Amino acid sequence: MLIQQVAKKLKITTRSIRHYEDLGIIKSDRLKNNYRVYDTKNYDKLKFLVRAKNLGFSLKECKNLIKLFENDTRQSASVREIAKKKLNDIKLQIKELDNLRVSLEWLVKKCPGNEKPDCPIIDELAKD
Amino acid sequence: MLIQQVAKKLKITTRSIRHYEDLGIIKSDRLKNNYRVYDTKNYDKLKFLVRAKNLGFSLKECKNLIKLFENDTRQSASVREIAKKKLNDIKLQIKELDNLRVSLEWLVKKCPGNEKPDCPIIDELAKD
DNA sequence: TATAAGGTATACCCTAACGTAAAGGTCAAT
DNA sequence: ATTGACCTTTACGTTAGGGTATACCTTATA
Repeated sequence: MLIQQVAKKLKITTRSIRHYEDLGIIKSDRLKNNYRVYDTKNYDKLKFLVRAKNLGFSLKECKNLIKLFENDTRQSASVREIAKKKLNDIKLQIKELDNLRVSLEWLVKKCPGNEKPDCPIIDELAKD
Repeated sequence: MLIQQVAKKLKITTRSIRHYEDLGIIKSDRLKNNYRVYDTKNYDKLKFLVRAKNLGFSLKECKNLIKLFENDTRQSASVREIAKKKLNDIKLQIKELDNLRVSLEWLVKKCPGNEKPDCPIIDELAKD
C-alpha cells in the first residue's frame, strides 16, 4: 500500500505517518521512485501505534508499547504498569478539569450576561 | 517589587512573567540597572492573568479578558460568553478523558500483570 | 508528444507555554 | 576582592503534528 491509502484506512494524515517515521517509531519500504510502501508488518505496527495513541498514550509511550509488542519475552506486568500509570494520569486530569468546571459553572451562573459592565467573573479575577 | 518577589507571591516562575511580557500581555517598569519593577497596577494586572490562567484560560483568552477588565464600557455578556465557551471546552475534554478512563480501566483490570508475555492490552491494540 | 492534474518527496517555519542553559551585569556581605 | 544571590538577554528544546514551498513521478487527455 502507498501512504495515502494507509492514511485513509487508519484515518490519519500522511503528515502524521511521515512524522512517526521521522521519529523512528515506524518504518516503510521504498519503491524505485522513492515512494513509501507498506507491507503487512509495517502497516500493522502503524495500526498498533494509532490505536495506542487513541487510548491517550503519547508517542514516546507508544514507542515503548511497540517495543513490548515486538518483544516475545515481555512480561505483562510491564505493559500493565504503563497502562496503569496512564490511567492515573487521566484520572488526575479529569479531577483537575472537574474543579475548573465547577468554578466556571458557578461564575457563569452568577454573571447576568447583559449590556452593563458589572460582572462577577471579572470581580472574582480582580478581587483583593 | 522586583520580579522574584512577584513570582513568589503569585506562585509562578520568573520565566513565566518574562514570557507574558514578551507576548505583550503585561508590562513592567525598569530601574536604572534595567531590573524589572512592578507597581500596584502592573502587579494587579499580572495577578488577574494568573487567576484567569488557573481557571483554565489560555494566554490568548487571558489577554482578551484583561482587555475587558480594563474596559469600563464592557458588557458583562462579552465576559460571560468567553467563560461559557471555556466551560463547554472543559466539559468536552472531560467527556473524552472519561471515555479513555473507562477503556483503560477495563484493560488494566483484564491484564494479569505477571512475568508471562500474554497480555490483553497488547492483544487489544494489535487485534484484527 | 506536450501539458495538466494529482500523488509523492524533502525541508523549513509555525503553534503553546514555558524549561533550560549560556554568558554576563548588579548588589550586599564577608 | 570575592562569593553568592539576584538580575539581564538570547536562544534552542519540548509535543504532535499543520502549513507551505519546491520539485520529481506518474498518468490521462488533447
